[in-house]
Amino acid sequence: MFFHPGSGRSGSGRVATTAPLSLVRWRNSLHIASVTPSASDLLAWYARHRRVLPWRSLPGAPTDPYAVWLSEIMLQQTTVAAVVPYYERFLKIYPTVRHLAEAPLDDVLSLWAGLGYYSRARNLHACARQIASLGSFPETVAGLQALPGIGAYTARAIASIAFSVPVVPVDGNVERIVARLFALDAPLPGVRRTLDARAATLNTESTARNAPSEFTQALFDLGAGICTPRRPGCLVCPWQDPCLAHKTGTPERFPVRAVKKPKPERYGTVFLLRDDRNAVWARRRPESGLLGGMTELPGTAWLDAPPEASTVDAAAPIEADWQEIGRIRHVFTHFSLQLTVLEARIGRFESLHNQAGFACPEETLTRQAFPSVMRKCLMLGPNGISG
DNA sequence: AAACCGTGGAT
DNA sequence: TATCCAAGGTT
Repeated sequence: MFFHPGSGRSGSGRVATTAPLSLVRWRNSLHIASVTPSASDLLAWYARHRRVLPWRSLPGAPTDPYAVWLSEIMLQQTTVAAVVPYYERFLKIYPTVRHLAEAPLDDVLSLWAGLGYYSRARNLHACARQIASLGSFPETVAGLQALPGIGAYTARAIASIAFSVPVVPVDGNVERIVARLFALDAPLPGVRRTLDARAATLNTESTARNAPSEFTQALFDLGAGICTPRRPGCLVCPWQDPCLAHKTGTPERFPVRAVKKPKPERYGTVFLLRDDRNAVWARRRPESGLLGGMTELPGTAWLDAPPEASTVDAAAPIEADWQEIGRIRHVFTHFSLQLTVLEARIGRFESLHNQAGFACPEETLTRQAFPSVMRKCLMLGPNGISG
C-alpha cells in the first residue's frame, strides 16, 4: 500500500535520501498529518493520461489564446460534451478573435442558442471587440479579469494555460480535489476562500511553476477522470497518499454543499402563430435578464400561477381561434416553468406589423436565436422545427 | 451577499 | 421522477 511503482517519488522538499520516504508515509498513515501533494506526481500522471480536446494544443506546440479563451467561456458551468460541437462551429465560422469581433451580435446569439447562460454570448462578443481594439490578449490575471465575462477563475485559467502564469484556477474540479486532499468539511460556498488559499499551495513546487499550463490542465483532468463527484477512482489516483478524504474511507462526501432552496414553479402561455407559408411570428426578448436578447414566441409573463383567461387574451398577438397544441415543462436554474402552447393560423402577417415582433420564415427557423425552452414549444406543432 | 442566470446528461 | 452538477460571472 505504501509503494506505488507508477509514481516516481519526487516533489516537495526532496531530501537526497530515498529510504526515509516510506517511513514518512508510514507515519502519515497513522497520524492525520498533512502531506504536501507532489506536483511532480500529478504531472507524471498527466503526461500519461492527458485528455485530447479540440481546444488543447499538442504537447510542445504553441497555444492559441483565442482557443483557450473561447473554450473557457463555453465551459463555464457547462459540460465538455455539450461544448465540443459549439466550439467547433464557432472556430470554423470565427477562426480568430477579430472575426468574432466583426460579427453582428445576433449571429453570435444564434450560434450560441441552446448552450445556455446567454450573457456569456453577449460578453463574449463585447470581449472580442475589446481585445481587437487592444490589439491582442492581455497576458496577466488582472488584465484578463478586467474583460467582460472573465472572472477570477477564467482569468487564472487563461493566464496559466495560454501565458504560463503560475496561478491555480479554482473551478468545481479544483474545489473538489482540494476539499478532499485536506478533508475540508465546511460547506460550499462559504468555504471558497479557504479552498482558494489551499489551492494556491499546490503549485509551489518548482516542477509546477515551470509548467503552469500543464499543471492547470492536469488538475482539470484529475477532477474530470479520477477525483469525480461520485465513485472517485482513488485506486489509481496519483494523489491517493496525501489525500485526507481518502483516509476517511468516504471521499465522495467531499465537498459538502449547503442545502439549496426549492425551485418555485412558474406558469405561462405562448402563442404559435403561423401564416399560410408556415412562417412563425416571434419577438426579441429584452437585452438583459433571463434569455436576454434571445428570440421567443409572444406570450404572457411567467408567474407563480397559471394566467387567467383575460390575461391570456390580452397577451395574444392577434384575435384568433387559438387551439391548445400542448404543454411543455422546462427547468431553469432557479425556477421550473410550465408553458401552455396555443396555435393559430393567419393568411399574412401584415396586420401584425404594428406590433413588436417579426416573421420567421420556416426555412430560417433553425438559424434563429431560439433558446431551448422555445425550441420545445416549436416542436409541439405538426410543423415543428427539428434540431 | 445573495440572487440571478440555461441546459442536458448521468444516476 | 428527482436530484445533482458541469473548466462561473454579474449585479
